[in-house]
Amino acid sequence: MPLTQRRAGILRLVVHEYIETASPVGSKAIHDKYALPASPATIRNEMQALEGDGLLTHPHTSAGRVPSDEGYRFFVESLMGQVDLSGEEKATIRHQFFQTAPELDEWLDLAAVLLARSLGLLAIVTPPRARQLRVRQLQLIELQELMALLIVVLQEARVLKQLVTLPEDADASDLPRLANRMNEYVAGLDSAELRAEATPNDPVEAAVLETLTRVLDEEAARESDPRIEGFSAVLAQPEFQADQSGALEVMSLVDRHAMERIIPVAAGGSKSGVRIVIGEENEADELRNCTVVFAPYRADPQMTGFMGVLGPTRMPYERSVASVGYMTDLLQEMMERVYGY
Amino acid sequence: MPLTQRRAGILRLVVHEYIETASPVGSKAIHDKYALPASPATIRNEMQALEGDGLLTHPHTSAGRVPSDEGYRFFVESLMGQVDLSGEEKATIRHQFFQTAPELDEWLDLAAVLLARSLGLLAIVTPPRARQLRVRQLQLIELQELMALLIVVLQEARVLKQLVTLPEDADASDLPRLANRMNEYVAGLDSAELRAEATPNDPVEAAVLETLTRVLDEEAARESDPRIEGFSAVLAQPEFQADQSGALEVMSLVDRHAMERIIPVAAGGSKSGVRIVIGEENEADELRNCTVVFAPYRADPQMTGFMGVLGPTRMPYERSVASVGYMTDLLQEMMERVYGY
DNA sequence: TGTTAGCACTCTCGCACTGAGAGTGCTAAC
DNA sequence: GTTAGCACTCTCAGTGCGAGAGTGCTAACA
Repeated sequence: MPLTQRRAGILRLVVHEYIETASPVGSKAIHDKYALPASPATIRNEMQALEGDGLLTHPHTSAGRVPSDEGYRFFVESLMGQVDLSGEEKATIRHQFFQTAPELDEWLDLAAVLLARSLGLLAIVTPPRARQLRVRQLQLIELQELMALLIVVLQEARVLKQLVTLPEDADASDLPRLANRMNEYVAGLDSAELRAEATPNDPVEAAVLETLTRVLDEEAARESDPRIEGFSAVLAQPEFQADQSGALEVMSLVDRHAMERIIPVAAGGSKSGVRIVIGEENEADELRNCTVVFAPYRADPQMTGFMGVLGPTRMPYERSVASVGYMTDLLQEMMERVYGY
Repeated sequence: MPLTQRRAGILRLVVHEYIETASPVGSKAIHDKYALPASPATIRNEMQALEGDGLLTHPHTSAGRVPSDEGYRFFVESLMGQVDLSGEEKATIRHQFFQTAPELDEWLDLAAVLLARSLGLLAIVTPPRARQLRVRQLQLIELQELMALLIVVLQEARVLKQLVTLPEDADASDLPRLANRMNEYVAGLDSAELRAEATPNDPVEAAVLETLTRVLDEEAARESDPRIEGFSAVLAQPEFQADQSGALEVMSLVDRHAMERIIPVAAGGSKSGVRIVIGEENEADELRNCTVVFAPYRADPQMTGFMGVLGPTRMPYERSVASVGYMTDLLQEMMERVYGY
């Protein structure tokens, strides 16, 4: 059954109050603080009903109420205002992005730091991953005898490098010409196409080609290396202060870089928009008392990365959603602007 | 005055025992466990003397003894055996290094992970920094109209990239030729020399040169981006479980990437070998209960990086020194082998 | 019928108290 | 110089208690 308006209003107040104070909220507290047109007793009755619906819980008989996972869920679905960052906040963030070197790596770091600092939560930013890495251009540089550095520029302007060991009879002075020759056919191809279509003329070219395809595959398969910020901030949250072993479980999950268990990419991973996973909804049991707010961002249609924040279920939902949302939009905009996707 | 042999032996046992059990060690415990040829009462007398020398302390009257900072210092200076990793351990570590792609970045990650896992401490690895970045070769790639990607290969085979905005009248098809022309004079120069000696022929070259010198300077000045592993392991240490706010201070110090306050590079920063900073000896007051064991490693005479571990003063000194020492040696060897420094 | 006041009841939290246990420090004998 | 004995000190875990907060119920009220 749908909640009456008053009941929903009380739920919202409880959520707000609990997020703010971190301690169970009682009927009197709400009545006094928000000057409701109803006595504590009435509020109590409503709370009891909300508890019956499973939206609130009782830590023990004579404590105030605390939102349950379902309560938070209802809050974010139906009660939460569509909050936006203030113009000033947005401007500050933009400004910082424009001050860094125009590099994806820098932006990812910055995004993680800003999210963590402004929300006091753990921030996670995973770099975008392309399914298909396509070569734009390559370059060969002699390092020492029989060893060259292969530099591969990808379509997305990312740069890979890898050492190539050359065959015994290689002529190092020929490397620039070889690079030119190869550039005539490698552009726009991915590793599978390179393997299928390229027919090397000599052993050196074969060695380079072999390294090239391998480095593309390795990069595509590489465990993406997430930015993580705000360890200490999230540890300072009262729930983690109280429940040390729980905090440890969470930290160790993050520390192991087990991102796939934290950010449920699979569940509708390509839909855009901010998503919220609350408490027990999390795949990882360690996160049973945590909420993850995250959103994908797209570098181009082929490449998706994620950014999000992790904290106790009692987290500032509105600000988190606003921040993560704005940050993904901004990052996408920056990438479009500079790389012209 | 120098300690008698028996007294020193007792100090060593106390340190060992305390490192192992994490609780104050009493005279009886030592006597029983190590079957000393002296009664508990005698050991008590010796301990009292050690306390008089400031090498042990008492948390309170009727508890066992705990080594003081000075006690640990004496231990590492005079009592600690010259421990080495076992052949097997070394082989395992080597093996893992040879399995990764031959890339400095990969090695740094791996070193941090291995240190953290094997010691259960927080591991910090800072990348090597060169005072002078010298260009080996550069490359220009057209990204879109009036925007090119400048790729700079440094002497150490590191690769930098930066976007260049070209002047209005630039002809993109001329970029490869420009790169060739510039490569004839840029090789081996650092940013200062480039500024002094280069005389650009046209606006495009001037723009590229300006970007080139800037990117070199920025990279040289860049806050080096340390690898940090083992947050959760160190939090699980009993001292950090007990003293939450202290743990938080430490974590937040590390989280802020305040490496210069953790690894006292200045204090004899270019001497090689493993160094140990115990408790109050630390520059940062937050680390008053922590010990840092670290060592520099050198990529070439110009470039030094650091790696180390951080934990409670009650840490496994012998294994830490052995691991950090071996890891720096190995990393240097790997770099020599592949980059031929 | 919904709202409110009143009141007994429950549960936590902080505090003081206590007894057991561990370990010391001192003294006197070896 | 070493050791046994013993009183003493301090922590730690457990217990009991009172205060306080907040509930749930009942009965009166609009």
